[in-house]
Amino acid sequence: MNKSVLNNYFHSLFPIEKEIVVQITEKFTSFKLHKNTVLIDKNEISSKTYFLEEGYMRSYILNEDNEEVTTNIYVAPCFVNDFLSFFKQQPTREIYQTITACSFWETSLENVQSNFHNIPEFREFSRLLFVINYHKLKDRTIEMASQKAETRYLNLLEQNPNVFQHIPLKVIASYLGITDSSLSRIRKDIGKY
Amino acid sequence: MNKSVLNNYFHSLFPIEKEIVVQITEKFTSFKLHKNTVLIDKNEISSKTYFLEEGYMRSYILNEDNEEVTTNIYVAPCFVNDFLSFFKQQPTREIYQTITACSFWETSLENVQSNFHNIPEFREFSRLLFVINYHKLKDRTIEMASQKAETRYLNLLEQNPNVFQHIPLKVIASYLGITDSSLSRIRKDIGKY
DNA sequence: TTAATTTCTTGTCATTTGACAAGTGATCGT
DNA sequence: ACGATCACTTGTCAAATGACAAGAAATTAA
Repeated sequence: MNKSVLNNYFHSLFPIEKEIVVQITEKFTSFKLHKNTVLIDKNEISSKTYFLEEGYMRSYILNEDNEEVTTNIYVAPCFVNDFLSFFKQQPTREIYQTITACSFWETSLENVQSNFHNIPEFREFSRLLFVINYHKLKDRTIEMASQKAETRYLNLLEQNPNVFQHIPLKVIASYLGITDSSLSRIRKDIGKY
Repeated sequence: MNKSVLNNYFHSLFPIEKEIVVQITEKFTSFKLHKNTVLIDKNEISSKTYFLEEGYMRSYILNEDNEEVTTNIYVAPCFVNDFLSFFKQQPTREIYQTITACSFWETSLENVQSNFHNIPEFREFSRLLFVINYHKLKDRTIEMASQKAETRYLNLLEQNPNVFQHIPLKVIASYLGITDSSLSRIRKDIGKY
């Protein structure tokens, strides 16, 4: 039950006193999942927020043709949260699934609400987390709209090379918005890694 | 100085008492801009949050080749905010510009902070606004990754037909991630509108 | 270990989209 | 009202990517 990774994550994002972080993370509990295991399933109403301490996971949706489209890739340490489902308490369209074995911390919506309204520093932290996530997503969208697949691949390779050692290429391909064959060809044309 | 549109916007998103909304919007002031006018410029640190009461605007970035890439389209009534610049107080990469004549309400970061920490309902509202914006952006990203340009065009046409009456097609094209000639061809192939 | 399954690569061909250039019509500023 | 600029369309051709299928390589399960 060593919460140092979790606690340090707060400090890394935001200047905040140790005692307050301890107070915030007090009610987090830990658990582990094997690889290829669903954390939040489609149509579920998410009632927990998760911190991924170790491992790799992804979220994806099923399109009209029932093909998997990877919507996000998660590399520890980071929070994993279906914002819409969690905060609006409505069913999610996405499936959140581990790719490698993962260890988590979780806490309930009630605890988040209590912290959000009672601890000013937690409010600031939550908002910052939103801002950062929004910004990452926006960067990805801009990339999708303005760069070709090869550039997107090279950017991911530069920013997150370790992803390629743990996540299947077909998952990465759908995250990049291309087919696995196209990704394979792009990799052939470049010198791979 | 009629704040009814602004006040109603709060009620439309969130069940909240009239008195509290009045308290929140008390320190908002109004102003107008002509068409094609910059609201927030690149490299600026945004110190205001804006509510677009009437009009159409967009945000865009300049890519490596100095081409404009439209990052968002704003249709009144809605909040307009560079989250990253406003909440982290750092320079923005984006340019926010009116497309038609626009009328706004604005308030300062100090007021937002004060409301955020003193009015629980405002906190909930702010978070909901984030959730909604995040969700919209995510939908757009998924669309970019998984659907072809024609489908994206048809979706926009269905969800926001009025956009096509006020916003130049070349702006819409770059928002959809295609060139203006491609959009023109897509429109020719379909029966337009 | 072996068989089954999944992942990755590659081939062929079609489709989508971009690059560039030209022309037309609309809009803007003076 | 004028010329200048801008927005949109269209043509031609090239490049990027997808669809489908087959096979190799890796992983998984019994």
